[in-house]
Amino acid sequence: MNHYESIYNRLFSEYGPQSWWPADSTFEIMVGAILTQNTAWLNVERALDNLKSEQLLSAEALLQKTPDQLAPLLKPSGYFNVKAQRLLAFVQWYSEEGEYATLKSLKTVVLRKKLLSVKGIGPETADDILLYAFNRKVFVIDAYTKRIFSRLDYVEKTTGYEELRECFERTLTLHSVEMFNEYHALIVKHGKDVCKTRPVCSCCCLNAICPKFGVKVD
DNA sequence: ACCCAGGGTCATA
DNA sequence: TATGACCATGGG
Repeated sequence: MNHYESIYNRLFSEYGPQSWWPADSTFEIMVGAILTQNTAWLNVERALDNLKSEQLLSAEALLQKTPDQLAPLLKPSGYFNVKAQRLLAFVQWYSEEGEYATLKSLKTVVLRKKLLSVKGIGPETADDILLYAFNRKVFVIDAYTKRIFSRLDYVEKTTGYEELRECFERTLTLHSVEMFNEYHALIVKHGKDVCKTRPVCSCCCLNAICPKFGVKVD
């Protein structure tokens, strides 16, 4: 058992299954992935509720709106002007590509490249969509993941997104897409659950000794 | 009052 | 390629 599997097992035994992504539809997953960029999930839920109450959780409905009409609804999720444009840019692309039915037949590498070509969709958002909306076996790297694995000295602090993603995917290659799904969700859960103390917490993802993992870092 | 959240783009060097 | 500025609300 390697470090990557070991951390997964500890997280899973600590928190159990997370059943991600929290949403009622695949389209809502994709919208949520954009809205949650550098934003607390609670605020994203408020924006999603606004969209739901206006019946706007479909490509067709969103395409009837302008950024100025959308922005007020996205207000609670922050960066509302930016996100209104990003959401519309994504939806226009999504619609042009034939939505889910057409996109699902593309190979993962091709679909990933297409997602990244949309303005406002970066590596993490693309991988959220690939893993949680299209059930592709890609590993999502977020700030928590980098923090935990660099502070445990499993990777260099300067390790970039793609490089770290390949570390996970190479190491966990025999595991399932369900495991990738669960793993990222558990990392986020751990971040929410433990890393609340300001300015720094005493768990493994920041410094000192983690009460959960019992591993000395830094 | 300060820090940060389930990031990404753009300008600058 | 690598930083820095910028986007902005709401909770701890």
